[in-house]
Amino acid sequence: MAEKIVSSRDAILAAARREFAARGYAGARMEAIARRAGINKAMLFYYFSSKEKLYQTILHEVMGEFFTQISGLITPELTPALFMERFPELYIRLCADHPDFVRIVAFDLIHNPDNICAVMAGIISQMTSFQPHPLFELIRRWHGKGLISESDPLHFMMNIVSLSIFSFIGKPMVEAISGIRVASDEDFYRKRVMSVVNVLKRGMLK
Amino acid sequence: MAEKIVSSRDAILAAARREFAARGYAGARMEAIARRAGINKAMLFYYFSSKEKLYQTILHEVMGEFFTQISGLITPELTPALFMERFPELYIRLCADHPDFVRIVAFDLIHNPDNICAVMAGIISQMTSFQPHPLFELIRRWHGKGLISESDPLHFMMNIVSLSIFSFIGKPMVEAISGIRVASDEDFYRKRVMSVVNVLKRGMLK
DNA sequence: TGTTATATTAACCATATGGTTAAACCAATC
DNA sequence: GATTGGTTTAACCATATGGTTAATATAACA
Repeated sequence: MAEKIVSSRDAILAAARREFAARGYAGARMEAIARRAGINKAMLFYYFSSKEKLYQTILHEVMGEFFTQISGLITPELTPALFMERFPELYIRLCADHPDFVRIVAFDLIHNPDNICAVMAGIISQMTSFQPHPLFELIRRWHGKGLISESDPLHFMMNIVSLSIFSFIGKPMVEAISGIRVASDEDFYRKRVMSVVNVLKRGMLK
Repeated sequence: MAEKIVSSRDAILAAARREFAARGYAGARMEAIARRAGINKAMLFYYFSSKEKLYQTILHEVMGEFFTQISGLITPELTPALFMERFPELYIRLCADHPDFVRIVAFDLIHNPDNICAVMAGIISQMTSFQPHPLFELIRRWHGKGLISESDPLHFMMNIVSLSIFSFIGKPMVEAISGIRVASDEDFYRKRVMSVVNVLKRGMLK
């Protein structure tokens, strides 16, 4: 088993990500993380000096991964139609493949927005391809050219992100309300992407 | 101050709602709730026998309020256009007016979906006007008549709920990414409703 | 006024939890 | 083989926390 050669540090990070995702920051137990990682609890404090530090490390890791992926979408020749196709596709796939990420980010977004927004801003400022200005300038230009109906780039973006991210969080809720259970997750996400892209293009493309 | 005559029980419920919303279940402290309510900690256990019980009581209260409001929308003569106007309007207003509700529900949705979904199902089954079937049957009929483009009622509903609820959770995130800060919340939510209704009607109405 | 049922509190308790320490282990290097 | 520097652990520690208890206050009522 070549997999067993992972460093303790990496084992801790993986275990911590799962634990924080499953129970939230306050609910996560350092001992549980250690157990999951198969090492002594003191190791957590050896590599990361505190629970808070460990959490922030993971938050950075998680957010970095997300933004790196998404920044790949943004090129000068991007059209609104392409953006509305590719963003939901990438985002929904990303969330489905990394459920831990979503849970961690969503929790902080709800209970500690200041911190996570600062982290986001920090990561964004380090990436040349995804500065705040380029994307939102681009959206403004699209509207200027009469390509999209929504004039406010903030609301334009919120519509896209809403439909993409909530596919994940809201699934159990709408299932419970409707009484409809999806057969396979794979199928559900494929259909979700189609529905979202459809609404977005019909709804905001001129 | 006539307000001071609130019963201890009610004071506890109000304080607990705020505390659970602010810190999540695991992060909430019984002593903090007691302090906020201005009473002795033992009172919490006198009226509600445990933290878990107190939490479940609040969850029911919160969800009941939500579903009662929303069920008011659903009448036999409801048209898809009206639904797409009124649902976001009501939902976004409800979330803006009761931020605690959203935080509590969202947290459980992420970390403990089974429990909250059971609660939802329980509440729904007690309400004649908002049974699982009526609404979703109605949506199916709308599509049968060629009034809406989305054939799957689950995705139809998810699109509407996504856009409505995420207006609230995602606001700080999109603000951080865009660098755009909204002037007044009141203004933001008004604009948000308009944008959401617009996308929905253009995107899903035939 | 005495009795009773409900409300309320200060003082406790057992346990869980984040964090520390000092000693041991182990691989590499001299 | 001794030294050194990073790694790992068992045993601790102080404190926070959910929950309990026994005694007291209060209001209703007979």
